[in-house]
Amino acid sequence: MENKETEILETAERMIQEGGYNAFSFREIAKAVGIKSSSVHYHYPTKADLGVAVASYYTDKFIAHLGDPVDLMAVGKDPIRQYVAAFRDAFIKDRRMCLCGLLGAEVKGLPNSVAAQTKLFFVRNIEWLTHAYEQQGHTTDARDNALRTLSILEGAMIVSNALDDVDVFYDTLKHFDETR
Amino acid sequence: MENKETEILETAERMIQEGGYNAFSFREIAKAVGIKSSSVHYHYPTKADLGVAVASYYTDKFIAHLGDPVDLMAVGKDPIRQYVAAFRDAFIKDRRMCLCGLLGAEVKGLPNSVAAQTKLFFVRNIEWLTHAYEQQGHTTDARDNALRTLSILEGAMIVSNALDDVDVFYDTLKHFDETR
DNA sequence: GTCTATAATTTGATAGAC
DNA sequence: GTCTATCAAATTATAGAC
Repeated sequence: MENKETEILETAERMIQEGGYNAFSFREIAKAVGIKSSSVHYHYPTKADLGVAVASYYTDKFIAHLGDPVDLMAVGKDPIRQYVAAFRDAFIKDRRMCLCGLLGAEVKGLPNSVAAQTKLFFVRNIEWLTHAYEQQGHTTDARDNALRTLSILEGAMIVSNALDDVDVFYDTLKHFDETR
Repeated sequence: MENKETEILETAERMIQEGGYNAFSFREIAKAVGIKSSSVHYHYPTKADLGVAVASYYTDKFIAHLGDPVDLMAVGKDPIRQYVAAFRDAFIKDRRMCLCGLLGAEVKGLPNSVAAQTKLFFVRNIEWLTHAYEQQGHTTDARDNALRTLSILEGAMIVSNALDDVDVFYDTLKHFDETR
């Protein structure tokens, strides 16, 4: 991995994806990346600082990976299918939940700064999806479609995760793409 | 409230709904119900025991409140709309998340017994919804519709909760009922 | 940047009196 | 059933040496 800071972020990311904000500690992260907890504090002074950094890191990475919906259409790709594929690949291949889905569920128990950063993930994703639906000709119902697509994805990951059955994810999302 | 055991369950329920499994402690619950933490341990020896009890309590309460879909249809009610209303009322009126939605998201970080009980919530809800869709004439796609309805509800609560905007919940679910 | 050492607090849990 | 008292472990965080 590139550097210690990124290693810390990605370790914390995985831990949050498995058990939420309270499922990572400075000591556990330190052990995983091979340093001491005080050194983790050097990079991220408080737990809230690290939480904000992880949420921001995850959001930027996710949006960047999607690309621009206009560009996708220009090369003949359906941006909504690409969007569904982004969550599907992370969930099916790596069994990764949406980091901000977990944080968003427990937002009332989070430090304000982490809650605000979590909110930003959803604002940016709804913008992206709304733009994509607009590009596909939806004028009045673009945002409602965006909300539904985002919600069904977040929900499908939770239900499939709880049942420990990835087929549930496929079955829930199959109306987006009948081929598998 | 009826008795101490129920008070403990409902206190833990609220705490989990706000921040997940790691967001409640025996001491906090004890303080809330006016006893000492050792007395909470008397009722529920371990944290996993209490977690299982809360998940079971919540699931039974939720399913019982729904009633039987066949009975609902018999009195002219749409069981799917009733199902949506059950989550909507808890979320809008009391700002309550689905307890098992939170637990389901962090299932990898839960004790096995709590994870198993969480899974049961989803099994029973999918059964209920599938049965309801079958009653409405869906033969081959009843289960897929059940999964989609459950997922969109769980997802809509998370997105709306993260954005701290209940209108998002209404907008996401409005295709189930145009009137508000 | 990383370390040792440590502080202050919280946590899940138990023993035993009443 | 509830209490006091206590424990061992884990947590977030800081001070200061290298």
